[in-house]
Amino acid sequence: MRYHRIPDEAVRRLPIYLRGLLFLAEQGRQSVSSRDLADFLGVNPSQIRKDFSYFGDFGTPGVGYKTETLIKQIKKILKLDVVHRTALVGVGNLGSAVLAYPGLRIYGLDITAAFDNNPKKIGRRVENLTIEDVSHLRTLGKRGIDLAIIAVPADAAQKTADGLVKAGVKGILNFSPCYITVPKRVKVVSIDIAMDLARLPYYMRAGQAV
Amino acid sequence: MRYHRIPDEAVRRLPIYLRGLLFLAEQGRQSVSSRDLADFLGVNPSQIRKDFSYFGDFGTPGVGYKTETLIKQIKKILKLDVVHRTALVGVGNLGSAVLAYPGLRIYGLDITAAFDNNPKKIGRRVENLTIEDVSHLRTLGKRGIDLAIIAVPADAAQKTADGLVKAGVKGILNFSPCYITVPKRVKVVSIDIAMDLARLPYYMRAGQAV
DNA sequence: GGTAGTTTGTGAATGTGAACACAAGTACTA
DNA sequence: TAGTACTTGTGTTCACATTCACAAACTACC
Repeated sequence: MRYHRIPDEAVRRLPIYLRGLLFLAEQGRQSVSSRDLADFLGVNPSQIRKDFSYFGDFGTPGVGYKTETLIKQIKKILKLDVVHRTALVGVGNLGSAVLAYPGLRIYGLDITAAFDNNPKKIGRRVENLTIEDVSHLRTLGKRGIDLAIIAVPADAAQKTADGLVKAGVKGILNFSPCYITVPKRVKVVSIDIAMDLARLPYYMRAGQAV
Repeated sequence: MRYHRIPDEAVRRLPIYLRGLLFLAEQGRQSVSSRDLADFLGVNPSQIRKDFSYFGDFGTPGVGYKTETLIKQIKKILKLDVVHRTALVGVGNLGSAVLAYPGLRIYGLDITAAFDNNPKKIGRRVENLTIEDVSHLRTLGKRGIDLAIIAVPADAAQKTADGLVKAGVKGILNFSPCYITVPKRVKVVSIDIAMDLARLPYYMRAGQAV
């Protein structure tokens, strides 16, 4: 393994590899070759090998990768081997869906606080959490929560982000359909399902021609 | 405007530009320069100009782009100017959130059918729709529905996709955390929120060093 | 009409990522 | 030990995407 700058794209793909490996491990696979994983995920084998090689020499020529070991390695790289206490802001439809989503635990995300600004919701219990008033965001730091999910309407997103940053949050997953500004030290990943949906009709036309 | 193959990345960005333009239009902006939009979205102005140039000459040197006109042009390119009848399969937490999401209408997506396999849910009404049995998927073709959203558990995703393809659906938005296989003529866009969440801890570490 | 100040559209240069192809390493058999 | 069949890790090549930089086009104002 030589030194290489790690491409963003490689990091983006690691969770996908991890998802595939977890599935294959559950199927009882002791070892996986780059070819196996590539076929399963619909990607190129050499890309998988190269991506892994940025982080270390995990495989054995002639054999492949030990499934469990590789899973541990990737989790460690992605810092998913420690549980991250996470806050959810906005317990509407989307927020509730996120709360109920079983996939998060697998990736070390543990939602331990939920906030809303609707007085009717505050105090209610959902999924073993009591919904708190958004004005209590500043308590996050003391509670060891450094990650947050924003699931509030677009017009409240920036204000929410500001509050989270003040509370010492280091990473934000933004579900609101807007661009939010934060200090460089804070990492934001945005998801707007409409952005992906809006691409479909374009490709569908292309599909007809084939 | 010369002929150019249109890069995938440009298509991927168009909805983002559209979102920004819709916001600026609402603020009363009659015209926007590539610089304005770039600042608002946090991207590079020349990239915006180049992306637009693949589809036509929409701007006026010295002035910029007429907001409303540009919005119409992008909607037309993305085929969002006609309403797409869309089916939702799986009315769990995530499916319900999608149903309630106001953003879809803006992009020409109209959910006109909802399916589930849970007998307790079938027949119930949500957001002006009656939940139907998944075994009725084959009626989609007759009803002019060519787009579908999969929001079922991972183990049922492939079977659902197969049913949708048989029913003549041309585009699928897949929320299930797995890879699904479909004929080439059908376009699939997959969203797995865990994939994005799983990247955050990695970047957070990097952020600390800054 | 001329001049100053913008902003577009785009060729060229740069940067980044994906795919190929193969030497080197491993397992297994005989 | 030699030979066959695999599979990794990676240098190299190729393809794609982003950014730069500037001529041409437009506005506004005198």
